[in-house]
Amino acid sequence: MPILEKIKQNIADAVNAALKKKDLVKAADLVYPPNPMFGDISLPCFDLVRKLKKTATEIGEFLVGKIELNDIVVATKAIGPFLNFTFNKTKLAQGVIEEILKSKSKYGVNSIGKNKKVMIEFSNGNTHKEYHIGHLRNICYGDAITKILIANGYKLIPVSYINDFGIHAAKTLWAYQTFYKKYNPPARHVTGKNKGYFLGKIYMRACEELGKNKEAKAAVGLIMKNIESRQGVDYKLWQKTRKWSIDGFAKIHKELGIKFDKIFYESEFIDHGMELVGQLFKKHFLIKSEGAIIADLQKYDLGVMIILRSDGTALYPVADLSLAIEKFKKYKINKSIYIVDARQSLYFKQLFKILELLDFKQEMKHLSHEFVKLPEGMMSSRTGNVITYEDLRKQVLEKSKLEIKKRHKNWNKKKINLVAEKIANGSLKFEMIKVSEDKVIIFDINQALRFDGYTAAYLQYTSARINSISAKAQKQDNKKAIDFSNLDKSKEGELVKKLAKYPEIVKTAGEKYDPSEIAKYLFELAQKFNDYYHSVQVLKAKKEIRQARLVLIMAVKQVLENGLGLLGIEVVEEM
RNA sequence: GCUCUUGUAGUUCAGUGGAUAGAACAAGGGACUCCUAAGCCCUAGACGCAGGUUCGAUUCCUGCCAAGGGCACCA
Repeated sequence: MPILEKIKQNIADAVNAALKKKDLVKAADLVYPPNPMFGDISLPCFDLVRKLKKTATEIGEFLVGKIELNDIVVATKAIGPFLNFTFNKTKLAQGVIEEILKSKSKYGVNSIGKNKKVMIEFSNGNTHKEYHIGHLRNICYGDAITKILIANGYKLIPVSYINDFGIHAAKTLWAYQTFYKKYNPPARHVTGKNKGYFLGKIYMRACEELGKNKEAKAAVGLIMKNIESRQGVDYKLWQKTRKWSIDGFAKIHKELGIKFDKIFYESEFIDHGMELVGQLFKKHFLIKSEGAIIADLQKYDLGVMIILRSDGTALYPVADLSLAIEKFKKYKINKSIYIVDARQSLYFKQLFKILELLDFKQEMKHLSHEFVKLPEGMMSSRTGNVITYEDLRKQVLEKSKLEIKKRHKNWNKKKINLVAEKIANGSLKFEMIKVSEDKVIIFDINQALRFDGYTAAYLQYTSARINSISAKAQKQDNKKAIDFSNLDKSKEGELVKKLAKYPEIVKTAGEKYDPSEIAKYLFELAQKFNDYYHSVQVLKAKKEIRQARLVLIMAVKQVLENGLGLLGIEVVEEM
């Protein structure tokens, strides 16, 4: 149990003992005062008013002398309706720092989700289409949730579900054949290094052209039929280009360092899905209405879900139902999470209701996030108002290299590239994660290209600074027999308290599925550290003090590294 | 029309049924012969509107206003 959790439990026990009640006050009732002047932790007495028939202020005053203290909780003080407790900072510092330096990368992890198997689906891209910054938000959120849930003890199976079989593929193939035929096989100077990216550009062209060319619609329909028949030249071309997109996704995943245990494709589930729909229709679970096959969910207030078009062709739920069932049957999961943007909230309510009616009792969760907008308005393939992942990454990487070159004239290319990659990745991910999921991101490219303020680079820089100190110190110090009473500055106490809170942040982030909790925490920690850094010296302090400060800042570095790790961001040694 | 989400400083965002509503950027000012200035310190600036519940509401409820999403053959 993390030290702060133990302290809270002790305080709750002591308060209950003083009141001669059992479990009246819980560890979770304790809060952190807004100002350290008040104390280190606090019990608001409002909730006790009814049970004790006294005012909150009276309760505080009544309790203040009656709490049994110990070596860490050394004083109590009633301020109005709050009962405040003060810690022995030396003991706390020792407890927290030793815990961090001993647990290392394990500091902050817990086992809440022990023996629970969770499948999480995200980065559901479309082949033959552009991968834009909306997808980037999805994949960063999904990856962070995966890592946060693992830190909370769950067994995670991250998967991606690629839609390779929709009308969008036919549109792209039509434009490819109509305008880019001569580039078959495509030359590198046309496609760039990434043919999937090239297809994305073609898709945008297709949308543009189809807007003004009515006859083309029929041609696209024909191509779609040919793909569905799974034979002929169109199908062959579909197979070939599908691979380009899939390779493109793999490249993106690799660049971002994001791994999936399994990638599903719509084309692999559609046939089984059609069989399933046939069976369900025979059982009258699905019905015919206005020519289409639907699930009538009106009595659950969920309207109707259209499963097959009037012409008998499949809509999205067909493959999705089939896949959902495979997830439960084959992978034996306890919980199925879908990370998909908020526009599909109703869709998932309907899908889950159908699965529930089919007797699947496992927990199903749609983690919705809002979309990404540009200052000029919604991103749209049709109008070409899109920032693709590839374009953004290129810009961020360039800017990152530029900043490095400004500061480190003597670095070689390899080193610059290595560090620039980490800074660029951090920047992309942090921008997507630092905003709560129910807020639309109005994506400002200039903000993404900044490396100061509330950014990943600030956190990486903080870590690099600590690294720089410790690298210089290593030779001179052994870390045995640290005297923690040398950490007597108030800024040190604040830093230690912040470090102690990290395990509960990991817990809350997991419970709330909220990586921005981690981002915010790390930023506050880094701010406290940087303030401290400017107020004292580490290396030039007297030996005993230097040793104590050194272990403190090493603990800060460890927590920064752990927390950034949960967001999929790497620290850099030097920048 | 029904329904979901959002409305906090010039901008982009945090936050809480209670102790002084926090940051970042932008603006203005400052420190540095000191471990990385991608840093630090200081100043100025905000809870859409109206009711209700409460000892207490920016937070909960209702209504209104504003922005955006979803609602039968898109994914």
